[in-house]
Amino acid sequence: MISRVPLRDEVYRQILAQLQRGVLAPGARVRDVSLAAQLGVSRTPVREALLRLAREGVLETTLGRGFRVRPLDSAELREVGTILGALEALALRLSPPLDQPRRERLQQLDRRLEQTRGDVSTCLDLEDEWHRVLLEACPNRRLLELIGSLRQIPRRYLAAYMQAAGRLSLSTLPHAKILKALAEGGADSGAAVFEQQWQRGLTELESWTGRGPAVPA
Amino acid sequence: MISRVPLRDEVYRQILAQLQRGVLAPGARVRDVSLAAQLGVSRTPVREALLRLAREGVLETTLGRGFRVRPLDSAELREVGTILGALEALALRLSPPLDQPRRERLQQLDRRLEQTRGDVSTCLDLEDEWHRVLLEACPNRRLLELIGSLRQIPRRYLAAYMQAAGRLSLSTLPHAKILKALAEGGADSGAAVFEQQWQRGLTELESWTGRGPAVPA
DNA sequence: ATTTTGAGTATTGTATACAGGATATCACAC
DNA sequence: GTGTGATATCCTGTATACAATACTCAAAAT
Repeated sequence: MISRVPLRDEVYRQILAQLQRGVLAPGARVRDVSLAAQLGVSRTPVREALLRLAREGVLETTLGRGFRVRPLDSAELREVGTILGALEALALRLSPPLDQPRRERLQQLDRRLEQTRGDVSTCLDLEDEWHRVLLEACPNRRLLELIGSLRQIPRRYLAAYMQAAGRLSLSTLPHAKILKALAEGGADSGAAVFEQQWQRGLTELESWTGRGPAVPA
Repeated sequence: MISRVPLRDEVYRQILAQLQRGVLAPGARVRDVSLAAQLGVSRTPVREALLRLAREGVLETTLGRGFRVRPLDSAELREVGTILGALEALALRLSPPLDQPRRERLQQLDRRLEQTRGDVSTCLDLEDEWHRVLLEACPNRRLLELIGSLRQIPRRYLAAYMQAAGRLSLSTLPHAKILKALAEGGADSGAAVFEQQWQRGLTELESWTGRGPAVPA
């Protein structure tokens, strides 16, 4: 099966990777022409990718002033985090019970997460993967897609937090709590704990950023 | 204050209006060049608007084959409806108590809804507006935005349902139930009833479409 | 010294051009 | 009549071009 993919999608992935690696820092201006040159394509697919990222909330755009990486703003994090907490809890409630193979994959991911030190990007990839595996059996594809696109937002905040606060790894404790609740209380109980862990995480990040923008302009 | 708006946004609104009026029927192919001619702009902003609609799920796109209006598929309706039920319930829980002026605006909308007969588009506009007013006090702007973009999906199904099944108006009974629960039981109770009404509505539409695609290809 | 202003440059938003692939048409074979 | 293949047209995806707006920075004015 040969796969062809629109250039705009490939460009989207590349830009997203740069954002996640921090090459494009919050607040930085994003010029389509330089990205196009760097990626060796024309401005058109680049702009299509940028418009998509803007709609997803990672970039912001002002008419005539192009794109910039949206500055971190703890209010935004709380807004998106609240939404994600509800949606991921919903996905969990809609999922069939966690079977043994998937449980083992989750535990395997947690082990790798515990061994990773100092590599922010890898940590976040593992964290994303953990969530993906936990929810992948949910039959509501549309919901999973929505969750996937929203998760980009907290990811940026976590990255900034880990780098700035010198945290070298992510705790796997929330994961364990969720799995425990799932095993003992079923989907509803797991979903409740899931949402609760989201709130806890939000509070932790907010206590770090304090009030106002996490990264001053 | 003179307001300038990107062409792509204006084009987006125009195309959406055509979709809502049924000028662009489900399954129909959408050619950017003819839309561009019709609107008197170039293909570029039209394509930007179409890509956005595709990401929002109203259109679908295959590489090299352009855009088409996504055929109605009752599975999609259930997926999006479940998400919207959860999100609108969440928005309600996050909102301050409904004050009297807003309650009156809602009742006013319901009266207009009851008087409207046979004009599907007006009915749906009023229904959208009712939801918007109910939730507008929710402080989570991001959530409201997401709800707004998702609501386009069920709107298409409602339109098809009303036209095909010869329903001339929408019932305001669900609205009344929600307001009653809100008044008597507070936000949580209202949210629960909200979600329940969503499920009821989904079931009603599904019993009409039966299994499988609502509109055969 | 600070603010204003204006020419020049850079960059955006939109329009147009181009190339390759997809669809349609029609002739011909079976 | 149905199926197959060549060819011609159309359309999409991408690249490039253009015009208008926003930024830069230095010189003038307050």
